[in-house]
Amino acid sequence: MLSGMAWNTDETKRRLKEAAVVEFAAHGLDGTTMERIARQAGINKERLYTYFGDKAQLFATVLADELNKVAAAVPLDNLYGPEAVAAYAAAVYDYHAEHPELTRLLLWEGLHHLGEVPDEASRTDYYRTKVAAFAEAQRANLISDEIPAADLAFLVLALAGWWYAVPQMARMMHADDAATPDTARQALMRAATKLATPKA
Amino acid sequence: MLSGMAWNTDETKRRLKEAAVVEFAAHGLDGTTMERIARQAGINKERLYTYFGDKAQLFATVLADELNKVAAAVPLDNLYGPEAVAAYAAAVYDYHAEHPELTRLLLWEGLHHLGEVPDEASRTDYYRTKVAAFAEAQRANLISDEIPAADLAFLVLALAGWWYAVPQMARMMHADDAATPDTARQALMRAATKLATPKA
DNA sequence: TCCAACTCCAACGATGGCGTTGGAAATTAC
DNA sequence: GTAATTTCCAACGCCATCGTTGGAGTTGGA
Repeated sequence: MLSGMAWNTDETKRRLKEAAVVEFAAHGLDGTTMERIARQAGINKERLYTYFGDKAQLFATVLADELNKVAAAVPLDNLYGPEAVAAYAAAVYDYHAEHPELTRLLLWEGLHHLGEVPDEASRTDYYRTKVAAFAEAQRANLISDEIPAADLAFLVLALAGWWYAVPQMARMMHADDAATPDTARQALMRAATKLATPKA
Repeated sequence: MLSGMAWNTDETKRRLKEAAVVEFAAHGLDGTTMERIARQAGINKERLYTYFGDKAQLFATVLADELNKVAAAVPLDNLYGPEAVAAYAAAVYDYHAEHPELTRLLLWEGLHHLGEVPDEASRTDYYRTKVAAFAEAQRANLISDEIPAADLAFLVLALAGWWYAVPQMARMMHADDAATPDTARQALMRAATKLATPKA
């Protein structure tokens, strides 16, 4: 900080977390160094420890923040039909396109924690509301009930998330033909629609 | 080695690679130590460097090996219809269930290499044969052509792979209800069938 | 003006892991 | 039997990173 400036704890924390998201998403828990996070934020490393605890705790904090953001940004109101499912899938896809950190953080986490995960209870609640929305739409005969609601919701997220999970595979499978994010998005929406459409 | 035993280079290499698969799959490139691989194999660390180069090269070697195995174990002959697509998805799912290392290695790799990937050319070939099989079935009107072949093949793999990519999500979404690998498999097959079934 | 509390940071100790080396044990060639 | 070659390993140098500490700068209240 420059001399003469007032302390600004919140801003310091925000800058540290911002830098932490970038570093953790890029390099994972093990590949990230506390020193790099601090340097990128222009703050001393020691602040990380006093504010957030050790590296694992910082990772958990950062991921929880990002999950809250996506929960707020991509609501799932009412699934009036297969098109709404497709729209939801596309919204998830778009959010990840604009915030590629989230998927990567989730994947790093999934690879690390074989058993329980931090904040498991509240996160379970969150996912269950999504599942409940699918179940409701199934009961109302608005979407197909061939696949159990939990599985259907999960697989819709799979369609949206797989592009970011294994980008190397996406690239190689679409080798020569024009593979823009836009055609991917279209394919995703068609697929989601098909999954949710009741059998004729 | 015990005294009196003959040298057995190939066996040494095999044991090292076997241990490397386990360690890399569990902890990733950064989380794995060469010393632990060697200890688990009961071989000296130095052998890793003379046989396989540095840690990154060892990782690439090990992943290439596993990809060859899955390519041999899960063929994709002819997609005579939507049921064949479902069967293929299930075969991929089953293979991963028995060899959970492969998905994890792929995910670690995807997170590390943002650009090119080792062995990119031959792997592209491999994926393209899969895509070609889907394209062929589409031309013969055996499966739906609403979704481009490359995307369809990719999304079928998404359905099969997502369970292993984000197991924490799978667990949380299926919180109370009985979520056995078997019900997941059924949901997966139904979903794959729906994706591949032509519009009525 | 002085003091207590808070915010910050440069520097440090300790540890752990990468990749190497010098040499011992086993094998092969002659 | 001996020299050359190959397989193996214990021990090492080196460097990066974790998490801490002692102290300096800043603020607000009495």
